[in-house]
Amino acid sequence: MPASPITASNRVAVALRVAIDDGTLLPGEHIRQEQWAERLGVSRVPVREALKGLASEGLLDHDPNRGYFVQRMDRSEMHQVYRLRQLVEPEIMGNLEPFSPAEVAKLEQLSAGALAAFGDRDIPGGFELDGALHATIWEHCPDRLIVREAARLWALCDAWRISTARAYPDLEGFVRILRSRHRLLIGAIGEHDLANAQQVVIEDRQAMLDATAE
Amino acid sequence: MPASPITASNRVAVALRVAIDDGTLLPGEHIRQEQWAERLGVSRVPVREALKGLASEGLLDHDPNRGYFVQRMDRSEMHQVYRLRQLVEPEIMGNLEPFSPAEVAKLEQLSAGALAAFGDRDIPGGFELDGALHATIWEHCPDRLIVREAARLWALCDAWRISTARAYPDLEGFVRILRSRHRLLIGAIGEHDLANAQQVVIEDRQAMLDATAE
DNA sequence: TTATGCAAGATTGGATCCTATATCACCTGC
DNA sequence: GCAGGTGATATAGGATCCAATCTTGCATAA
Repeated sequence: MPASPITASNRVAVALRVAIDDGTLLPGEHIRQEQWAERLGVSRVPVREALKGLASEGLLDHDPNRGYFVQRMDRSEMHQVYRLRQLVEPEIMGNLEPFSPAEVAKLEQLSAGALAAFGDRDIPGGFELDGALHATIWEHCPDRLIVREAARLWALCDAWRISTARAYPDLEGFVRILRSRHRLLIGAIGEHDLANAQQVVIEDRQAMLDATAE
Repeated sequence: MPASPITASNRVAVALRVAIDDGTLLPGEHIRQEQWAERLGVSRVPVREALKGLASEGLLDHDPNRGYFVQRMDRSEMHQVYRLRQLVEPEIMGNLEPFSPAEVAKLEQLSAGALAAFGDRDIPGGFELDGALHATIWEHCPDRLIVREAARLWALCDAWRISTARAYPDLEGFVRILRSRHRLLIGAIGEHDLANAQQVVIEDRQAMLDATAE
């Protein structure tokens, strides 16, 4: 298995993603190329390539001759993203290949990890594991192109989810709800009851649609 | 109105899009950076930026240290794109602001242009105007983020549509059908009958889903 | 005091150059 | 004859340098 070579541009893109998600880079903020090049020990060229890529994914805005800015998402735009997710993600859940018991155990492990992280008030860590849980589920969908699309939409929500979760007064309540949702989802998947799994996802997305409604 | 400055990288991206759509660049083909830089009179840097952007949109594949390749879409992948379009485009049609008579006339003009182009066997020109027709309709949708998404999915189909249309034995039949579909769509839009317009789009997408079914 | 103009500095976009990797032809040995 | 190694060439990735644009701060004038 020839490990796919990691380019500098790639590392920069990952670093920028993390910075956007955890709030190091705030919405609307101007991204200084020189500064990030220096911080990551590369020249500005791979930084610019990474910026171009993230901009094409909708995570950044590009203003020629002025630079790249972290995409600023208002309530209406988040709502639009969740409308798209409500359309796309059920499509995935309806076409999953069966999970082996070992794979289901893996899902439970990711869920437990996410809940534990949230319990420790590690919000980015919690969402990362929650994301990994869903990504693992999606790996069982043969429609790779649709999954890629869903992953892109998911990424557009990450920074927003983390920043709003940080403001939750009642993180325990959130964890309690998340635990029960994970249970339902993983349970349905374990029995390969796709209609049910789909229903769980639809309800979860609907909750976010309500939360982002005007 | 300060005309937004056009960067070299942008011009390269446009040129590559055209080349992919009209078949100058074929699916799977390796894109030589030096060659395109020379052809467009720029250095390789803006070419690489353009390639990175198109790759993020799914139009190209990137293999580190080997280069960028035109995305090769098999039947199943085209089917997935049309499944996504079937989800997203009706969402747009259901939320259009009313069209003025002048705007409807503009749609009719674009439709006539597209049909004329197809009649002249100018396939890329026909699809370009057909795309412009839909883009103009979409401009009346306030959900800009969803529209951007739809446009991206549309672009993924262009090359495939042109290459298959070139192989049509009966282009007149295609034009006849397209004319009647445009009539229905523009008629519904003129009366602001969104449910009907939505239905037309759903049927059109369904036809493509059937055409790309295994 | 506030608006305007201008110059200096900061920052991006693009060109050129260098390095690392991959590709390909050839050669050797089995 | 063919598998595998080896060196030359082509091509991509990255660094450095230059040019164009934008931003900022101050001076001037209404």
